[in-house]
Amino acid sequence: MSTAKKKKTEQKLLKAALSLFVRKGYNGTSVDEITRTAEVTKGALYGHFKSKADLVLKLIDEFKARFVHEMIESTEREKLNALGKLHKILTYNARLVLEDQALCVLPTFMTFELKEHDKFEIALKNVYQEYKVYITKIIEQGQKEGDFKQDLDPELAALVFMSLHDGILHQWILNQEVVEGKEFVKTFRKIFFEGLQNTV
Amino acid sequence: MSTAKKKKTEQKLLKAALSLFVRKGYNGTSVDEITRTAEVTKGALYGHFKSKADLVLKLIDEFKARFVHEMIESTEREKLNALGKLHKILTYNARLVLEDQALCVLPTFMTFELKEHDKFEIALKNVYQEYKVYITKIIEQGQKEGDFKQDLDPELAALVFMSLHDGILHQWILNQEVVEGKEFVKTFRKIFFEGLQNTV
DNA sequence: ACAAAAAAACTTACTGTTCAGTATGTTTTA
DNA sequence: TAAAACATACTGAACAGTAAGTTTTTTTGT
Repeated sequence: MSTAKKKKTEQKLLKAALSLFVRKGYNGTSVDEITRTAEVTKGALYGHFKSKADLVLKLIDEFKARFVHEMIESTEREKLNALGKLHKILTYNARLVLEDQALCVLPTFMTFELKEHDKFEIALKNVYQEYKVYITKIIEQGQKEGDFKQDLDPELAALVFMSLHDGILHQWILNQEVVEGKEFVKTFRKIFFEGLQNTV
Repeated sequence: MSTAKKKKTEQKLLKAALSLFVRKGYNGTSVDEITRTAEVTKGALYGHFKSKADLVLKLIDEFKARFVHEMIESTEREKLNALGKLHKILTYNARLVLEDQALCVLPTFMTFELKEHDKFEIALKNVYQEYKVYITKIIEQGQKEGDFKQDLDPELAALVFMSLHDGILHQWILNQEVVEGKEFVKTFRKIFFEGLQNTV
């Protein structure tokens, strides 16, 4: 039986790895650095994880659990119309960004640095796929209910939604010191739902 | 005096470096790999560039010239209203993505892998800043002309525009094989300018 | 209840490899 | 024929992973 201490060591290692990966990249982070940050030694790391790459896969699992499964569950708990659901998702995500920024950034940085590693790519596409299917269903619902424009392909609209999401995170990382997060998100919502153009 | 051959070697090295950087990341790419791809030797590389990092800085210069300066110049050549300008920019960018996808992706991948390297970060922020100032002016113009919603902060709206842009690129990289680019961009435009919601 | 034995968690010290960069020599161009 | 462009062969440092030994925790026999 695993003790609480074991779990704690694992968590320390994952936390250290995540923080370093998103700051310095996967290849820019050494295993020694991870163990130093987590305040354990190399042997301990290789007792818990079978390789450096394994750390990333475990982190993706964590992302999936918190950012996809929990999000869907939380959104489906209440009976909302499609518009309400999308708003709920945006609020949920905004909270997670504040709570655990590093984890939020993980898939994006992985897309760019690790897209040639098959194992990572498969795990990552899997996560995005699940997310996309869910958003697509919501957009279809919104079209059926007459709230959303009918002449949009739901799947492509879902991709645009996700694009916005990724892009916002990206720009927010670059402009964190300068831009007020709340106002930024408000602007984003207005444009996404109502458009930039006047409707006179 | 530099010969045509020298320029050619430089271009071969930059092209090889770019292609490898965006596929395998900066730290995931070795100098030997770059020279092998460019079909020159190490001595040649270090004759043209003072370090591996120098390659990245030169690539950012190239990005800036083609993606910011040329884009602005091309957009300003015709007298367009704000809406026309934004459409022009999107068309211009779409073309560049097809022409030189690797270069388009460069700033995004840099944001995530190299954000702790001061030199890179400064060069990168500089590029985004110039882009942002330009888009902000267009949005202000659009508001003055009455085409765009008045209650949006022009700078934040510009950031949303750029976010969309980055996000679209990100999602397109992930879904290239599956998604039809033209339709994706069309959907994006419709949502960005007119919104997802019906205006009944 | 409590030691002795077994197992799990961890540390230390090391290995072979790969890396960015360089020093020196050779070829090509002007 | 001089100087610019390039090639070769090397260096010391950093790297992921491991083998062997030590400490801590859990299980077991009485």
